[in-house]
Amino acid sequence: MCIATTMSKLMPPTDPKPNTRSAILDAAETVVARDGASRLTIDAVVVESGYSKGGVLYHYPNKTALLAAMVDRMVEGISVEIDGAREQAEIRSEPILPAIIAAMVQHRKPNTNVSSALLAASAEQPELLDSARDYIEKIVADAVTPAPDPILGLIAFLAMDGLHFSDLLGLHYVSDEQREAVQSRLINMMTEMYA
Amino acid sequence: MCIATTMSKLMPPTDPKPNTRSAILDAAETVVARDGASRLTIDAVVVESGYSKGGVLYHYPNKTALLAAMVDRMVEGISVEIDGAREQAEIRSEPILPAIIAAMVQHRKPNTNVSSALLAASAEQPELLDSARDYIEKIVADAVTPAPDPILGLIAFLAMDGLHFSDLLGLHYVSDEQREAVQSRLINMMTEMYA
DNA sequence: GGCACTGTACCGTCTGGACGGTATTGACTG
DNA sequence: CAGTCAATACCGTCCAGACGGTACAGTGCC
Repeated sequence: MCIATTMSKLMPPTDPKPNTRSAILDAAETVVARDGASRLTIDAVVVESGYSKGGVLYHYPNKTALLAAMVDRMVEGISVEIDGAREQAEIRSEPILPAIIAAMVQHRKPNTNVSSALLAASAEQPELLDSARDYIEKIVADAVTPAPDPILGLIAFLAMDGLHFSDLLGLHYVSDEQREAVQSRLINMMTEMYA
Repeated sequence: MCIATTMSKLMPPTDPKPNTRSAILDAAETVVARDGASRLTIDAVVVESGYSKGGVLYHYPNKTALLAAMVDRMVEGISVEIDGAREQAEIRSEPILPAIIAAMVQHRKPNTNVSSALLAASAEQPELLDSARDYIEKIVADAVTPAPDPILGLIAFLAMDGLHFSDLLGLHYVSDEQREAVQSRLINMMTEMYA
């Protein structure tokens, strides 16, 4: 089913030195963010990461595997954050949506260009985004649909995505202060929705 | 010969047969939407459009020119719609933001994959998006900032973008009914803002 | 000895784009 | 009004280089 998951299980080194593997993914993200998705070549990753071509291809035997791993890591990173927030909210029997939006805000700070993976995958092999889509669908179904005002919840998600993509494409027409304001406003909106 | 005549002869064919030029752009958009931005090759456009390679390169002497034309057409199409809505609103001394959001909704219907241009340009030459960014910045500055509740206006814009991009990347986690609901809700929100 | 690489050499395909054609039209000239 | 010429709008081929990927011999380290 999901290529990425299958691969990450078939791949040899998941435990011993994840440093190299994630360093390679970091390099790939950097290339995409800096030069554009179509400049994401294996050779570019080799140069950016400082490893040799043999080394890179040792960990990711082909470009598809690399892209899949990028998407995988992105989805995993976000899902850890969001699922954590959701559990916390459930334990404290607090509303879920504000917690999720807050988690999304929190996650973006240290992972600015993680979602270069989205661009790279959509450029080269849109099918690789299946796992990402599945995850978002699940979140929307689980958290947004049962909310008091599902459409407003969806709007909050969409606005977060909009923030995200305007960054991603480098057309950042939103200043830092505006972003902060938008984010806290969205969290407020979600909180008030449950009042 | 007067300068004007000479120029109109030297000018690239903007008037005589725009059909071919826009047909080529259509083909390019189709390729991006169907196969991904990195499959946007001149040859792919040749096949999709039905013209020959020489013919395509006659109208767009290199790939950058093609990409630039795609972005140009996109920005122009949207700006016609939005500026029109803005003028209408001003004439009738109605609020601007609801009109703009409505225009964005309206514009997307027939131009589903126009913004493939965004993906294509960001993949190959992110600088080409400068003109798009400038236009959005202008809109935000002119319409959103002076509104009674700028942040809410921004949220509406961002949500529209989110809708847009989730389509663009093929991760449409929003159903058609949901989209309709979101859109009319956003227009409502903008209308109420001025109340 | 095996894991995690490095380094090099190589191959087939794809891609951008240069280039040289061709058919048609219309304007100017003698 | 025939002849010349230039411009427009294409067509189709060719080539250098980029790219993905293979293969494999070697190295340092646990």
